[in-house]
Amino acid sequence: MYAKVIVDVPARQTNRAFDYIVPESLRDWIAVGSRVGVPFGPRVVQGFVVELQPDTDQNKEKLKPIAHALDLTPPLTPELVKLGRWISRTYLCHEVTALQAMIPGALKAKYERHVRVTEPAEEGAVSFLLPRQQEILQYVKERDSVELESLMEKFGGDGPLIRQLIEEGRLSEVQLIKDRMSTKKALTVFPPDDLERLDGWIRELSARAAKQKEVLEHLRLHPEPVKLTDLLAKLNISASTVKGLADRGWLRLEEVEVMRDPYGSRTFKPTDPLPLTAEQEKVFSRIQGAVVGREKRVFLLHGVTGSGKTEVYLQSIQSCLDMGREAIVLVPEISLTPQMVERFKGRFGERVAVLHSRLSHGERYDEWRKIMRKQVQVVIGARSAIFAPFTSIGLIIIDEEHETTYKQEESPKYHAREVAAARASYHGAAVVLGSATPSLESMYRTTPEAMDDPSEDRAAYELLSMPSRVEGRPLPAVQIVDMREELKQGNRSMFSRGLYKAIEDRLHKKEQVVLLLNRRGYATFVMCRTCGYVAECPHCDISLTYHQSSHTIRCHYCGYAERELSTCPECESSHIRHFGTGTQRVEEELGKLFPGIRVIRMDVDTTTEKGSHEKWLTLFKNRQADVLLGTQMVAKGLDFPHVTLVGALAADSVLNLPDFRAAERTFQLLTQVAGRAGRHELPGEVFVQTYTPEHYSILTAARHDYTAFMRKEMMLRKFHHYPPFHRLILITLTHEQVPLLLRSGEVLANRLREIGNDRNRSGGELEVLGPVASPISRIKDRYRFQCMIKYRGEADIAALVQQAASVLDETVKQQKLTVSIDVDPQLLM
DNA sequence: AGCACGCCGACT
DNA sequence: GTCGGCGTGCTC
Repeated sequence: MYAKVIVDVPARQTNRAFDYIVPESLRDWIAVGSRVGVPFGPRVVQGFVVELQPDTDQNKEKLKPIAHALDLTPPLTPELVKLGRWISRTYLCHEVTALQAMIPGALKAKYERHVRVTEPAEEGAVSFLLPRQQEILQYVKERDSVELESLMEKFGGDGPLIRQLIEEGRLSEVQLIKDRMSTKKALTVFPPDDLERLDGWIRELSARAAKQKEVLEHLRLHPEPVKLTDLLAKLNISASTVKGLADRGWLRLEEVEVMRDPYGSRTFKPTDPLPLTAEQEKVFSRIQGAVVGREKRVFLLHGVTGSGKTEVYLQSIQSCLDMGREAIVLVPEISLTPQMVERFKGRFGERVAVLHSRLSHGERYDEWRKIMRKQVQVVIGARSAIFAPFTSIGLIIIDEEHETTYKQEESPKYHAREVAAARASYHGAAVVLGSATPSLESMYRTTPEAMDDPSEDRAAYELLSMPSRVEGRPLPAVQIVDMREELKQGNRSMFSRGLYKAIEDRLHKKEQVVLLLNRRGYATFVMCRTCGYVAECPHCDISLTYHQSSHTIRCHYCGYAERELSTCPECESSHIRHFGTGTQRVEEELGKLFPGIRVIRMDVDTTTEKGSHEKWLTLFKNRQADVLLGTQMVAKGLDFPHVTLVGALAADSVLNLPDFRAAERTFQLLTQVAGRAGRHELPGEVFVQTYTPEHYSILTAARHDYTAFMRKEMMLRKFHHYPPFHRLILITLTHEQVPLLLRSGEVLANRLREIGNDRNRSGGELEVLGPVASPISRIKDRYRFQCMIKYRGEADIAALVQQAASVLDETVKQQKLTVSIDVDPQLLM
């Protein structure tokens, strides 16, 4: 038997399967999807089996056998192996990178080189050993085998001596492939097999051994294995008590593998399905029909904020589970709040696994294994949960489908929405994309126009909508405030008069306020008023942001920080001022304007600590704060009954970004944040502060008019050849020197244009833009240039582009140029 | 990506 | 005359 193996060497030359012999001894342990250790050149590397075949077309002489199988059961299903290939072709990454992305980080190979003393010491080649070398041999011998690196460290500076020992054959090298993470074990107490004997022992125990007696009596009543820690807590005894019993052989203590359950300490109140509104019912029955009928269909569920999408998801999942099939739910990382988890765990209890980045490596691994072992049927998680190793998927839900977090920014640069469609098509599953503000890409695919569009070769979506909030609650009234007008009236504060009054009013009424400001830190930039100097990051072309709490100015791209400036480094003037407003500044200002106000600030600076996110939200939920102030993380999915006022302090901050999706983002952000107000009995009110009150994204968001926004935006996109009408590929080149970048960029663009001309002659449409400096023109001392490709026609452009990019191969190798290709980019930075 | 093989400068 | 610099090329 032969296996095709993708090796863990992410390079172009090794980006293909290599053939190996499957040794007879490993045949039962190796299947498609297995992780294996294979000899590759002079070393052993990890690899994934992607195919098994009885014969090979390779020269059998040169084939080597697979060295080891790394898992008892393959971590990848054949479907995922196939998906990996599709991802690598579609998003242009090495196949192994795609496969690696599908398994938990805990299984990423860690290569260790160990040495052990060769036995028996070869007598022939005896040379005299230095005392130091004898010491080294002794050290290794005592430990059986020692990691080479730690040996080098221990005998610092004696590297050559160690090398000599290896060369002389006194030490032999062993290569190990280890997992990053091991399983967690817990001491577990087992009662004796013959329970009857317990009674005898209980009588036998002296009166002084009250605690031991208690343990035995407990086991008599509950004769099942119990975790030692649990037993100790329950009976309030010490470990030595149990140890004593174990020593006498009256019970067994063993290490048993346990699952880390991040939610283990919490109990979830079971909930029942809620009655559906007529709108919900209609949508639900359509989804249910598709799930039951095993239609592989993609639904776009457009439901306004507060229309009860989650309940529809829950009931759809229930019908999927009733079919004996599995469900995946994706939510943006930041809306994977305890509230959200609670709703799913409350409905499906133990059948749910939760995957998100805040879990530790080990916790993540354990949740993943629950899926592998079919202990759960529902997974809720962020983007990468789309790779949950289920084998019978019936439904995939992507909530807030317009969110950019579904596009991975690192390789593999996949979009979870497209991966979902690919998996659903394999399983005959339904996909539900839910949003109050669907992306234009998704909306387009519901239109008749898309169905006639030859370049839209992907499946059409079916539109479902829920235009009203549950219980007929109105959407909140939105007031647009022209901040230019405020300035004219002499109001130089960051709060318009209207918003100020409204906050005052809510404080008085003991209602709550959500404030959105899409910028963290204190001030957006630091400038000298005398000479105009602006503090910039020395490594990135971006201005530094003042952080008051730490008295530093920081780069939000590379993390560079320096002490705040008291004088200008250029002209030594002391007229250094902070301009623009960040969340820290707003927090301070609120304290000044409303003495005694309780503000919670949520941004990456206050939520990095594990559990802090949850902590702030709980505080706010318990009404221990009046204002929740934050960046976009306060805009998503939160549901607090006492929030009746929402303020977007600088609605145009996103609008002014150099990105063709800026208007769409603005509309989405405003709609989302406005949706936080008045979700329960109390009506809501929203203030949107802007310097461009006439912009259509702001006007339509204020009217809650998605359709109007979408029509206008579609028109513009069509006119400017942007998605969804054209598709994009972004190629970013980085290097330390601009001239080399410019030259390389030109070479690439010319090559691309040649390809474009060929295509355009044969009826396609392909434009090449650039090279131009990227919007962020330098990061970490590397300059960045980009070329953009806009195209229509069949989607197989990616391979052509990759081919074109190979004109830069020489420069990449010799000059350390980097080339990164992003298919369907979401951010153009 | 590693790692070995292979052809030209500063040392015993 | 050798040790070693890292350029080129391969890994089933």
